[in-house]
This record gives sequence, structure tokens and C-alpha cells, in this order.
Amino acid sequence: MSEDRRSAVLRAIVEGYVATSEPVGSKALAESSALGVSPATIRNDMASLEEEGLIAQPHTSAGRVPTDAGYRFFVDHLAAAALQDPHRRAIQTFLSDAVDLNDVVERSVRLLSQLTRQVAVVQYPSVRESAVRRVELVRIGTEHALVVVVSADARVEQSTVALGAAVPDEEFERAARELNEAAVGLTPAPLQTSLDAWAGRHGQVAWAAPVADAVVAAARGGTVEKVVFAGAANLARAGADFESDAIGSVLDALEEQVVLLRLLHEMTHESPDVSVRIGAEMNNEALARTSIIAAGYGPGGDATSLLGALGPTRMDYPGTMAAVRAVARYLSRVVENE
Amino acid sequence: MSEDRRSAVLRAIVEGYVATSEPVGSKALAESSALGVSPATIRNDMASLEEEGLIAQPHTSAGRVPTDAGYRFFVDHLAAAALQDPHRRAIQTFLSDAVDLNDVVERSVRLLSQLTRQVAVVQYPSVRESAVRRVELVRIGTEHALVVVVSADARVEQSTVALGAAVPDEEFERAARELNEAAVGLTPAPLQTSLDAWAGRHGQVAWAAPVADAVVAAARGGTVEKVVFAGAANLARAGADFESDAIGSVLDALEEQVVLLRLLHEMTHESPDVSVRIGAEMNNEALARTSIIAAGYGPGGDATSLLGALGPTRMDYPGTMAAVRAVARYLSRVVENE
DNA sequence: ATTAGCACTCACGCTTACCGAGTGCCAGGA
DNA sequence: TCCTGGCACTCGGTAAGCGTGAGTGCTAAT
Repeated sequence: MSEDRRSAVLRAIVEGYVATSEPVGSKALAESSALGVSPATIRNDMASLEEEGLIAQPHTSAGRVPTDAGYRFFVDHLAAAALQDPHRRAIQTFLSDAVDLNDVVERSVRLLSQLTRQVAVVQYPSVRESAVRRVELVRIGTEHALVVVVSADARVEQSTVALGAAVPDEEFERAARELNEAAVGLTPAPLQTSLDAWAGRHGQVAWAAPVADAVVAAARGGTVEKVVFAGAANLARAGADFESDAIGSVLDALEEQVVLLRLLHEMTHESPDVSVRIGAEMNNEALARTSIIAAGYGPGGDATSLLGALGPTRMDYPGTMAAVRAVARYLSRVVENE
Repeated sequence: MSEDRRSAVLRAIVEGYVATSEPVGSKALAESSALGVSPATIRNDMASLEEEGLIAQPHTSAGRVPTDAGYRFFVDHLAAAALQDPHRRAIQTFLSDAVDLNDVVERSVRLLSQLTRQVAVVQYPSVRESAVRRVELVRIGTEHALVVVVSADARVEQSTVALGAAVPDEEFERAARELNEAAVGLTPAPLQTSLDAWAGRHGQVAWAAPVADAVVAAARGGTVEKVVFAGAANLARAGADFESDAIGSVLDALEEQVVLLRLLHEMTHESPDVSVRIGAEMNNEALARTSIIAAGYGPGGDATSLLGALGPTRMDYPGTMAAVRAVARYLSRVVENE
């Protein structure tokens, strides 16, 4: 019983099941796939594959279905697919004429969800460091201020800080002016010291420190991690793979950004390339019947942000992996040039 | 055959069907509701209600179910519900400690989706007019510029304009300085004329006009209308009301912001209070089995923006209407104070 | 190690039958 | 004129019975 034929059988089972969504039996497999052996032989192989926990049968007189472990083996050892050419072109045209950062992210999710026919997830790029171009302080009510930082690389970050007390107008204006003098043109590292000094000079006013912190944080990059998704409809269309109740749970998990972000983080730390979580590996009740394929992206080859595709465990792994990888690469390049 | 008893029967049918999701029959209705008449009488009333097209029976030997027209009558003449007290408190606590505009909107959708157990939709407030506080021009690449406008009421708007050609640095800087001089402190009306004049003085450079337009547009209010939604999971949970395929179409329609926005607009022009679209009234294939309840909100009582809840036609209209109305009112107040 | 043969299992689809909720209609009563 | 009790009728839903066929595991032969 040769090792590679067993692999071939597993591969055929995975591919067959993914394609038809029906358990695949020994006979059909012997005919369709070019293994050149009889059904009986395949049955023997199946028996050992089942013993190893890679496949299972839903009920006695049905064909075999891959288990989570089976998909895992498939992904680790058997999956390989080139990106389809029309897809490559689609990525080019879709992303090339995006202008603004929001636009890029927005287009990316949509694109990825269309390419994979899954739910696509894209985290906003946690931007690289760059110099401050202008800081704007705007009052909100009496005790809050809006801090707007425009950076040299055309980002606009805003955040709100509590002043702690009412601040006289002229004091506020003067602080804003001096803050600009102290901040403009600096990258985060010197900015930190410069603003610490500034806050020190304004030691008498309690709100100087929080404002300084806000400016530095804004210059450093995004304040909150945020992730957008698209293509939720694809989940519903996967119909047979979920009972309709389960779809609800999955959607809940998606709206609960926290879960997703934690998961994505864990994943990109595991592998520099695309990485895959299958079914139970999600460690999440609601997502136990789904898989996610994720990749990091970012300027200069360091994967600072994340994107991915999520769908039923019965998904086209090679194709999805190729699409995710391609979009991640292309997005890296776009982010770099911005 | 008294007119008001027939209404009572319709009301009972609607309420019963909404509660149980099963067609309601004459017998059950005679027992549960306090009409004090026999099943036979109710059957007569049902017959005329059916003739008027307000109710229908799914098949011969089943109870009755409201039609779209039936729900419409119910909503127009029979619905009345006070906001539940715990709900009122929830609104207070949920929205009161929001700080930032994004935060407010985000909290609102979540809140509304929880209160109504439907998909909640909230449009970003199209802000009122206010004076320009500062205009920032930032280059992107060689032929684009980012226009950032900070307004006196603490909004930050950004948009990108094409310059049409490479612009020398010093020309760019000078334009930015003069642009600020021409714009700062002005509300949109005078801003328009001031910037037209400015663009005129810079008539020789082709990009002055588009930049001026961008600034005015930014000062006028949001550039793009944007709507966020939450609680998509509630759709899936409504299970029996949709075949799982239809859920997909609805989700698609939701991600397609355009459809939703047009719909919401039409609605708030119809009525100053909450307004309701039921089933076929949506004029949209994908949403034919859903209803939406929407209300406008905005500062000073003028409903400049929209929010609503969308769910299956078989929904709790009075409760949802109350929740939508309450959130809209409260949100108006919050927006006003910002 | 592979294969052919064979007995066995069991989900699925089809038909049949039954039940009961719900109806429409009619005739009698307030 | 309006309401009610009675009655025959319809028909969806469920359960039971049955045949079919795909798929299996095992054994013996190659």
C-alpha cells in the first residue's frame, strides 16, 4: 500500500467533496480519478485513512468526507495552485485606481470576497511612522478637545481628549500654536521628546500631557485596530454547509471584531506566508465549522496588518490561498506607494 | 358585522402570527383573544378581510396570515406601543458616554439592532453647515493632493483631487497659504464666493477650481453618504421566514449601500415621523419579503440623516417603531450637543 | 499487494393511509 | 339583521411500509 497513492486518494476525496459537496465513494473515485486501481484497493486505502482520522463517513452506507485533520494534511502537503489569470487581472484593475486609504481597504475586501466567494476580512493598515505635518486642536464642548494630526504621508488621524476642566480661550489658542511649533516636521521618535518637553513647559496645565500623548499616538499610527468585512452573503449561499442557525453565530462572531482580530494575530505570528485555521483549530464554538485563510501585508515586506477569507471548512483551499496571497502581495505594494 | 370587530380580528391575526409564526385559525382566535364571539362569526369576518386582500391563507386547510396590505392597515390604524422602560434606560446608558462621532454611530447601530432584534441601519449624520477652521493641502504622489478641511464644529473631512499635472513645490505651498487666508472662518455661503474669487486669481493654474470645489463640498457636509449596519445575524435567526437563499440576497442588498440609501431617502420624504415600508412596497426583488422602519434624525429637529431597522415582514411593528423613534430622538439630541 | 466477488447496511425516495386543524355554508335563533 | 351551532369537505403533515442502490467490509484468489 504505497504512501503516495494514499495521499492521492485523500487529495481526490478532498477535491471531490469540495466540488460536489457530497461524500465520495470508492467506485466513483476509481472511475473519475486517474489512479488506475480498482475500487477495492481504494477501499483499503480509505480504511487506513479513516484509521488515521483523516476521513470519516457520515453514515454507514455513504462515501467518505474529509475530517478537519484531513483538510489539514491536504493543505500542508497536497495543496498547490497558481492564481488564475483573470483573477490576476482583476486585482490589478480593481486596486490600481484607488485613491484614498479608505478606498483601498474598501475595494480590497470587496475584491477578495468576490475572488474567493467567501467572507473577506481586511484589517486597516497600521501605518508606518512618518513626520507630522500639522496639528489642529479643536474644542468640543467645554471640556473636550479634538486633536487632528495630518502626517506627511497624507494620513489624517483624529482623537478626542478630555481637558479635565474648562480652559480659557486664549490659553487654548496659545497652546495650539506652540504645539504646532514643537511638533511639525518631526517623526515619532524625536516627536516624543519634543512634546515631552513642551508638556513640561506647560506643566501647570493638566491637559498638556494627554494632548501630547494623543499627538504622538496619532503620528505612530492608527489608534484602534479596525477590521472590515464583506461578502457575508456568501456564507448564506454556502447553505448546505451550515444549519441556518449556525450562520447567525458566525455573523455574530464577525461583528465581534475582537474575536477575529485575536485570531488573525495568532495566525500571522505562526507563519510569514498565508496561514490556515481549520474547523476546530479556530478554538471557537461559533466558528467550529468554518476555516480561515489569512496573510499579513504591509509596506516593505513586513506584515504589519492582516487580511483573510473565511468560509465553511468545505472550501477550495488552494484557490482561496492563492487569492489571499495575491491580494496581500498587491496590497502591500499599494500601501508602500501611498 | 361591525367595522371595529373586524379590525380587532385583523389585529389579533397580525399579533398572533407575529408571535407564533404560524397561521392563526378561527378557533384558536376565539379562545385566546377576548372578542367574545364564536369561531363561526370570526370566520365570517375573516372571509371579508380576505376579500379585501388584508389576509390570506397559505393553503386551504390552514389558518390565516396577514398580507402586505394587512400589515399596512395594521401599522396605519392599529399599531400603538409605548417604549419599554428597560429599553429607555438602555438607550440612555448606551449613548450617553460616547465621545467621538464614529463612536456614536457605532454604538447606535449596535444598540438599535439589539433593541429591535433586527438588522439596524444608521446613516452617518450629514452635518450642518459650519465655518472652516483650517484647510490643509497635502501632496500625494506628483499629481494628486489630499484636501483636509477641519471645521469649527470639530469635523474633519478629507478628499482627494487630481492636480492634472505636476506642480512645483513653491507654487503648491503658496496656493495652500492663500487658500487658507481665503477660507478660514467662513461658512459655506460666503466661502463659495470667496473661493471662486481665489480660483479666479489663480486662473492660470488648472487645479485651483477643483481644489476650491473640494473645500466647499467638505464644508457643506459629508462628501459621500455612508451607512453602517449591524445585527445581520438576526436575519439568519429569523430562519423560517426566509429560505436560506433569500438571506443571501438580503445581505447583498445591505452591502450594496446605494439601494438602501435611495430607499431611506424616499421614505423620510414621505413622513416626518417614523415611516414604514412593507414587503412589496420596497420595490426591490431581494427585499420583497422584508420590511423596513425608518426615521430621520438630526440637530434642531430637522431630519437630515436616517436610521432604521430592517427585518422580515413578519416583525413586531409597534415595538420596532417605538425603538426606532426613540433612538432617532435620542440621537438627534446627542448630535445637537456635539 | 491487488483484485473480484459477495453479503450486508442503511439513507433516500416513493406510495399509502390517517389524522386533524381549519374552512365554507346553511339553517335556526336572538 | 346579525350571530351561532352543526356538518361535510379539503388538504397539509406525519408516520409507516417498501424497494432501490450506493457504498461498505471481508474473504479468497491472483
